[in-house]
Order: sequence, then structure tokens, then C-alpha cells
Amino acid sequence: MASGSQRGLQFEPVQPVRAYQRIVEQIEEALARGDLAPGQRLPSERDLVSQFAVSRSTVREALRVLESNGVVRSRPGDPNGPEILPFSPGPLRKQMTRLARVDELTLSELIAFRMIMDGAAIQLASRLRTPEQLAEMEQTLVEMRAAIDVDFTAFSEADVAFHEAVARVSRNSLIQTCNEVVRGVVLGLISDKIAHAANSRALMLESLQHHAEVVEAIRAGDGHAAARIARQNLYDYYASYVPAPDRDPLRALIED
Amino acid sequence: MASGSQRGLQFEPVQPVRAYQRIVEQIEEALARGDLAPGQRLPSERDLVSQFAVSRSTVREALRVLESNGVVRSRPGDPNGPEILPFSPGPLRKQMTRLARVDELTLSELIAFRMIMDGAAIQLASRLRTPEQLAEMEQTLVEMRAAIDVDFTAFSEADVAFHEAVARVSRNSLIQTCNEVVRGVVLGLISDKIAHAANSRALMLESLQHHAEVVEAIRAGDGHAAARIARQNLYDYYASYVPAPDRDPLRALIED
DNA sequence: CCCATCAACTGGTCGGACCAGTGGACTAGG
DNA sequence: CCTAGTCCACTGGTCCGACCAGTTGATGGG
Repeated sequence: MASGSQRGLQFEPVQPVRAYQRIVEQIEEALARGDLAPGQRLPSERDLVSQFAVSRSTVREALRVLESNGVVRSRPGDPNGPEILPFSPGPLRKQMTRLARVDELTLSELIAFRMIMDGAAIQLASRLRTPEQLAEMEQTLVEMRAAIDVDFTAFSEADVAFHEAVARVSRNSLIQTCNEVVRGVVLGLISDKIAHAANSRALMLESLQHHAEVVEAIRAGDGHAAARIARQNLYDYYASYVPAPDRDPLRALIED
Repeated sequence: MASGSQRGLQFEPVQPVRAYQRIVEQIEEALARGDLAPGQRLPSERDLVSQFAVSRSTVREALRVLESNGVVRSRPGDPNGPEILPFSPGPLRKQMTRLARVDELTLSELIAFRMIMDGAAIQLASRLRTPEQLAEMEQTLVEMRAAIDVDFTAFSEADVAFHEAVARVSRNSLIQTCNEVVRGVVLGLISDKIAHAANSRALMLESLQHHAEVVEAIRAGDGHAAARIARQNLYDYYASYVPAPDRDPLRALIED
């Protein structure tokens, strides 16, 4: 093809590379190469000024970007200079929260995502769990039961603890983070509605029952059943807040 | 509980909140509230200086952070001021890549995530697809077959097109984006290894065969089978790059 | 030997300055 | 009337110098 032969000298749109960006790149490269490791310190801003041969404003803009990406942390007065941080999922979480908060995202989509993630985590957990971890999960069940007589928020916290325990067992930090983020966003959207629910005690009891069944299936090592029950539980718990026409995809995730 | 009664006056560790951070927060809040929407413009830096009552350096540091998070874009000379950007998966992918590069995220975890997401997308697609969308998927299969005789990268591109078509049908943009991001990260990690694989043609043929089976299951409306085949395909495709002890959780996602 | 003092740094913020661009208004030419 | 060219107010990018509050480690007195 004629156009194919020209691919070699195709031009790319050129956007100006700003000075602070090249500083960020240099530091990130040094980090990728291993010349810079977590725990080490960067030279002070004024030293960086002379090393990079730019003004302090430029150095500071680069540092602010690195800081917001979780790469370094600056503390005023620290004579050792900015610290290289170990990698943390914090910024990833921030980005995912942003993604989940974009208004084009339906409550239905969020809950579908939770059903998928939570189901997968439980499926993995029923295969990978140790006896101690199983005991840990059962302990969170006890706490949930106790929380029913206290408060809805207490129950909600215990519920979160259960799901976090499961996510830990899945040994997949991506699942863990996604679950955490989506749960937070969903709760932010409808926590007020749930709190005002009339028959909350009945809901809590039913939810507890479902969770117990999940743990039972995990104990038996039946990941498939455990995941199905978990998804069903999420559906029962949230479906009433989802507009009826949007419930179809959720049901598609339950039926096998 | 005694400690429980004190929870009300528990103190939290306080770290200095810098001026530029509060600017970032205010703008992000306005965006979350909907007072600011993609496509709109921010006032010029000098206007922001007077609105926030801080210096231009501070405003600029805030803008640099927002810019590195993909929230705004500044162009020199633009009289309309910085532009609010629509959400882009770019920064998300950057963070995930960063984590993957330091083994904070295992290749095994990434692939497990892909198996989960892709499986779920296909399960949803087999329920929600229209006849036109089914035809669209079959079209991508044709392109994959044609690409086998061209190039591995061409095949890879066609494969991406297939998965994107499926993700679209799932009508869940969260799944869509997550899939896209993780796929990009995985490819960045092992694309070079795959390219050097000896029997790449055999692999491509096998992969095509699997994809065809998936489409067949989608046509039949058997979401469960379709998802299982898809996960199996991903496992066969990537397992050899995963350290043997890490393959156990992946297999847990295939067995039902 | 311990502890209070102090001075040399640190990062955070400010204000002003200059530059190379952009884009809209304005004007001369059709 | 419309078009094409010029021009200028304003944009963001960068630099400079200054001040402040805070930390830290050395210093010196008990």
C-alpha cells in the first residue's frame, strides 16, 4: 500500500515539553533504573536548582507533581531533603475513585462491578485460604452479629471488615483496591438512603445469614457456590436502589 | 466499652495542609459537585491568584498537580484559560504501571484481574448483545484471522479490537476502562517476550480458535460457558510467563 | 554527662519581572 | 459587503530575590 510505505516518515503532533516535566522524567528514570530507591533522599530544592540549572519555581513544580504521584514527600525544615517513598497504592486509589465518580457511571454499573469483584475475591479465597484465615473470617461474622444490636453504622463497619478480610485472602492487591474504592463510592451514593430504610434490622439479619452461608461454602472449598451466594447477597442488598430497567445486567451475573 | 465512649474525642494526627493543596481540593470538589464540568474553562492563573488570594507560584503548583492527574490542561497563550478535561484512563494506567514495575503488583495478579474482568464482560455481553453487536464481534474475528498472516502486532491489535467490542457490549464503562488499563499494563510488561516466542503462529491459531468458541457461546446465550472459555484462553495465553507457584490462583478462576 | 540555646539550614509562600506565544479585534484591501 | 492581514492585550512558562516558620544538629553552659 502507498500509505503503508509512508508510515516511516509519518509525523507526530508535537506539544511543548515543559522544563518541570523533564525534571520529573529524569527523576522517574533514575528511580526506574534503580539509581534512586525508596528511603533515599533527594538533594534540597536549592541544590536541585543548580543541578538542573533551572529556577526554584520549576524545581518545585516538578516536586509537587512527584509528590502528588506518591513518589516523594517533602517536609519543611528537613535537612536531608525530600524523601523517596516506597510505592503505595494510594495514588492508584485516587485515580480509581476519580474514575468511579465520573457522572456517566450508573449505580447499576458500580454494583455490577462490586458483584464481579467480590465474587471473584471469594472464589479465590475459598481456594487459597488457610485455616487461620478462615477463623478470621468467622470472627468478623461474630462481630457482625454483635453489631446488629448496636447500630447500623456499626454493622456496616463489621461488614466492611468481612469483605476486607476476604480480599486479603485473595492475595490480589488489585482486587483489594478495586473493591475498596468501589465500595466507598457506592456507600457515598446511597448510605443516606440505607440509613433511612424502615426494616433495617430485618435487612441486617438477612445479610448476616447470607454471609454465614458464604463462609460455609468457603470452608467447604466450593468457590463457585460461595461466589454465587455473595453476588446474590449484593443483589438483594442493593437492587431496590437501582432503577428497574438497569437490573437486568445484575441478574445476568447471578444466573449461571 | 470504655474506649468506645472516648471515640468522640479521639485526636487525629495533624500534618500541615499546604495552600496549593487546598486549591486542588476546592477545584476537585467543584468538579465532584458538578459546578465544573469537562470542556469548561478555569479562570486564568492571574485571575485565580486574586480569587484564591495566594501568589501565582501557589496557583501554578496546584495547576501542575491537577494537570499531572489528568484533570486540566494548560496551553500557553490560550485566552480562555486552562481546560477541564474529560476523564482519561491515562493517569490510571501510569499508576498501575508504576506499581507493576516494582513488583508491588505481580504479573499473576494482573492476569487474574484480566481473567475476572474479561470473563465478566463476556458473561454480560452474552446476555445483553444485540444481533448487530454480535455481527460486529464476528467481524473482528475475521480481522484476527487475516492478521495472522501479517504480523504478530497486527494480530495483537485485532485481538484488542475484539475485547474492546465485547467490553462495549457489556455496557459498563467501569469494566471497559479497567480492562483497557490492565491489558495495556500487561502488554507493556511482556510484549517483548511474546514477540520472541518461537511458535507464535501456532499460538495465534489457537487463540483465534478460542475466540471463535467464545463468540459461539455468546451467540447461544450461554454466558457461563463463554466466560469459562475466555478465562481458559487467557490462562493458556499467559500462563507460561507466570512463575509456576503463582499459577494456582489463576487455575482457581477456571475450575467451576 | 545532660540539657537549653542558637544558628544554619529546610521547605512554603510571596511579589515582581521578562519572554514567546495565542487569539480576537481591528483595519485595509478586495 | 466580505476577506485577509496586522496588531496588541493577554496567556502561560520561567526566572529572580526575598521573607517566614519550622527542624536539626552543633554549641556551650549547667
